[in-house]
Amino acid sequence: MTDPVTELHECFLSAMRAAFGGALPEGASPSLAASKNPQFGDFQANAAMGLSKAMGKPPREIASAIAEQLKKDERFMAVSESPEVAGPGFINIRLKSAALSRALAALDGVALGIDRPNAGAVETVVVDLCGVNLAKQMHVGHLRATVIGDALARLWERLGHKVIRQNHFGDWGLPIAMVTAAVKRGVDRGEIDLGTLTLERLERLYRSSQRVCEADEKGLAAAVRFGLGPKAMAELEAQVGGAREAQASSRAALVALQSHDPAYVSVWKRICDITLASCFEICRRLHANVTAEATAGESVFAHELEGLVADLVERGVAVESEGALVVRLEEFGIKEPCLVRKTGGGFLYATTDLAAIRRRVQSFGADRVIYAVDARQSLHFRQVFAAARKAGYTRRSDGAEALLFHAAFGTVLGDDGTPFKTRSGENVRLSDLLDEAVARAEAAVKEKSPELSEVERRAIAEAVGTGAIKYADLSNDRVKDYVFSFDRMLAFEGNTGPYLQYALVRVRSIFRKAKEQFGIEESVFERSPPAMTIVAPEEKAVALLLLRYPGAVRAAAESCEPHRLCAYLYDLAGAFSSFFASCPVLQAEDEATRMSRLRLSRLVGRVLRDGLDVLGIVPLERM
RNA sequence: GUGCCCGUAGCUCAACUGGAUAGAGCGUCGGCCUCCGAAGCCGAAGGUUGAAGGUUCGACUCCUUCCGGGCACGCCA
Repeated sequence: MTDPVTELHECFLSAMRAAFGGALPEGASPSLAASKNPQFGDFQANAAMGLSKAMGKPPREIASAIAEQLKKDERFMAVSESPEVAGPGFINIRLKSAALSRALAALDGVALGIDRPNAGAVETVVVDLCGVNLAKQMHVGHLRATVIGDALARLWERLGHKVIRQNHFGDWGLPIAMVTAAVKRGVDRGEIDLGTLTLERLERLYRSSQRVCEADEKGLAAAVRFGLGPKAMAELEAQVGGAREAQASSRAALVALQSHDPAYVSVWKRICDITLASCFEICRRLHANVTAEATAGESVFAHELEGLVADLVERGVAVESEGALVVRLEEFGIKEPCLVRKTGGGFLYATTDLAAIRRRVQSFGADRVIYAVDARQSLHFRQVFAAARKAGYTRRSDGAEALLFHAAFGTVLGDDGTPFKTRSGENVRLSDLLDEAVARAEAAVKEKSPELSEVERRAIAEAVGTGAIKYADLSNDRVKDYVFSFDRMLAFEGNTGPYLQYALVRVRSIFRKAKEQFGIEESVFERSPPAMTIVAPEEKAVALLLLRYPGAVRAAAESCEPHRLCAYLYDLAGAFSSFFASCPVLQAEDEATRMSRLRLSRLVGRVLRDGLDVLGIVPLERM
């Protein structure tokens, strides 16, 4: 027996068939769930209430009939105590102690109960994450796209699927040409050395070049209208003139880039390298697996856009509207059409996204494409997904439709409930955020564990600080906004990263002591694992939670909601803490109990470690 | 104006996708270290789940209408 729920599920199905035969509605399920309250047993089946109407019988009668069949089933009675019907028609199940031990032992393998899918069931999952922009530092806005995206990628990898991460790098378009032109001017004048150019300086250049280009044409129009004096007019005209000049130079730079002018391309490439080096460094610190191989800039698709739009026009998918080309989406219930080409002939964000979908589905063979992107882009993705479907770009070579999913996330807010910014209203740089969390973590580690060496303290502080930020982000419901607070995430109390890391540290500490005091090597638990006998209620709570691990990982992956795994791990850590407080392990009354509890603790430690790893949080031995 | 998302304890968040008595943390009050890491554990107080209807044996969850808040709405990305 690997999983008691699977076993119970099968028993219930045959009991239901035996009880009602053909009268059983198609697709009737036992709907088994873990019981919330120990008084209702370990598991409960809620099928009877649902079947009541379809079968025209009172739910308790149905439940009793199923229960009677179960009692006759030897296989069922081998794992469970006698089923009880309660309330409106719940069937409560209490596992036999031996069955619980067997189930735990089965979980205690390398896979921790998460078996790899059959060869045919392995999916290719593309995860769009991170999404940095050229010449810009990573800021809080990128935090969630990176942390959530990476966690989703890890979740699907953990289930044994093939995951392809795609960092959709904003490296193309007029604003990019703008900064490239500005940098090139600087280089030509000998004011900028590409070898020593920093991302900070690039960011300043980006902003100033943008400001110049944006000088207000509307202001000039207003000045004309309100008849401002000639001096004001002259000033405005000079500004606007400068803007026009800068815009013209940007457009020229874009044309140069598009036609692979080496003078521009080399500058642009250098800007890309500087931006990405910083991005990868921060992702490394965040333990987010984002690398050069996983990065596909918008420039990758630039040369495909013309052909793509031509394809859409040729097949009548895109039509002309007010001079632009659009894909109409009324049949998908979307009023706003998706623009794929501007009046002037330029392409848009949506055009690039369509090209990316086509590549991900038709070249990479994606079964599923997951976008970890801000919720504010919901409409955009609804449009693009619908347009891609209409165009047939979501159809794989084997004819199956790929699943496109926008894993939308809410905004990070400050204490005042408005988007998290610095006091001066700037975006908070991710590196500053991490530094602050790590510094606070280091102070705490120094206070709580002064005996640790500085090197070790540093490493722990890094893991705790970044873990706290990541966990705070992952543990909230993805689509909701959340309030960012160093104090809360690093208070090390409640549902936080450090609390989970600490629970694991306590497990590990037991094993250090077990070796010192009893000479117990951990390899014993692999070679000749002792029996796990579940007696105390705290042991049972831990045991039942352990069995739910594979389901928790699966639920988190399928719903693309990492917070479900967080909640599970928090429950497990809490149950372990209660167990730890009331059930002596090393000082247990007898040898068998000691070994049983050691193995149970070890299993908790393995699940915590695995779970933290799936979330991209560093597990620790000490802290 | 239209559409999408969100309203749960004083605060920050959950509630296994429709199940039994809505749970945690902070804060408040009270216990627990001669005993495996007290960054912990045990307990108390705190709720008309924004409001009103509806569907259901059963609703925080689904439907309708309001009320509050956020966001987005063809030539930016």
